[in-house]
Amino acid sequence: MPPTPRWLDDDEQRAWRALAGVVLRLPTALDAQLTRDDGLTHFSYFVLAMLSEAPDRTLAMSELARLSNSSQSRLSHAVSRLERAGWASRRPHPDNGRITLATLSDEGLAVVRRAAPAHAQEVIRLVMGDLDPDQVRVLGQACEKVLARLDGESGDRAGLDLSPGGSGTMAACTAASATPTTTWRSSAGATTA
Amino acid sequence: MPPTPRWLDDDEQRAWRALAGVVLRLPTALDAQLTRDDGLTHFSYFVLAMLSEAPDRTLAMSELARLSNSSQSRLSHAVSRLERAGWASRRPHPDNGRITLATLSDEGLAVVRRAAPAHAQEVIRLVMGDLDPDQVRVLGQACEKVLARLDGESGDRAGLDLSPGGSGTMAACTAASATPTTTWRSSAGATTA
DNA sequence: CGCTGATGGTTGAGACATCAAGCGACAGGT
DNA sequence: ACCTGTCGCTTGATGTCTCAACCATCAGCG
Repeated sequence: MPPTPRWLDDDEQRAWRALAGVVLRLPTALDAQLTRDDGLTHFSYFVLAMLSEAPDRTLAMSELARLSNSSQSRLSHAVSRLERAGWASRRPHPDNGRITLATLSDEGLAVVRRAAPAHAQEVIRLVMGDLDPDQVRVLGQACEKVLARLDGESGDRAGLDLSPGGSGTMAACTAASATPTTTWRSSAGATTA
Repeated sequence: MPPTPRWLDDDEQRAWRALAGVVLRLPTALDAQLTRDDGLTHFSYFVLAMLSEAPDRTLAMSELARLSNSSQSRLSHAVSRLERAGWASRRPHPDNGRITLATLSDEGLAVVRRAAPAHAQEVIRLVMGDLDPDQVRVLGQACEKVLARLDGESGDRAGLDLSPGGSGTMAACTAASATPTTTWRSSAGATTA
């Protein structure tokens, strides 16, 4: 398997060691604040946020899986839980029987809106807080490159194209509203307007 | 809770979106290769690697938890599995009854040595592959800053001081051997020399 | 039509992580 | 000596993720 069995150089060592630590510990830290304050997982928050941004607060399951960096299986289980909580619902697509549409309920929207500010604060506090602007930009670029590699893996999940344009806002975030639900500021649903 | 309820700016949005994706998807990708080729989790690999570097291939459980970015509970379960597999063993510290020492067995050492090269290749392929040296360095620095913040969280686990010195090798990696087990190149145990 | 294969989605079993509770060992004070 | 608190560690219950199997739907084709 190893085509060129080389090892990591010193800088790569340090970077990998640190990144591995972040990957291992950041999810727990994020979950902690969200579960404590709002009874949400970081992942479930992400799912709700994606739905809240979608037109009619509705997305096909496969599209939602792509957006939330999840396998279809994981998403299916998660949405089952959201349904049980009354925060989302599922129904078959009217024109295509094998597609399932997931919709965020009013209660779900309320939950994600309520959770959003504290979560954003937590991201700033834990991640962005100490970074200067250059580091933020490079961190983003580096992670995008890693994601591109991960997309090549295929597997259960499909790829999410990040920031096709250049600098500014991203695809799913266009309308402007007073109550963002994604941490990176955006808007909620179209039905309310 | 939100002291200054600000949101993320555009660069922070992009960076966070990408980092969240990495944090969500990289563990699965790493586990995939390791389980397929060697029947290991990324986490269990990490634990074995830490033990393989320690003097006498032995560490106190709490120290091992620190090094492997884990809670004590998670580690305890994991080491139970390692014990069942015959890759590690536990015994009380002779001088201090509440400390448990974990030791890597010869079989465990063999396993981690066998797994190391392919895992390192995978890290290069998925993470470091597309990054230029500057990006690698900044990525490392940024992640170290995040880890510093996460250390402040206390919780179940304690902090791991990263690279106290300046550039080169890190604390736990001193001796030089032909078969590194950590991805970032290092050595294995002291008993063999 | 009726195959065949691919696609979107769900399900159940097993593995793993988390959380809270518990236990023995130590340390400090009285 | 005892009582109390803390530390290091383990345990069991509960929840979530993964993996493989499965089902239904659709598209292409003879």
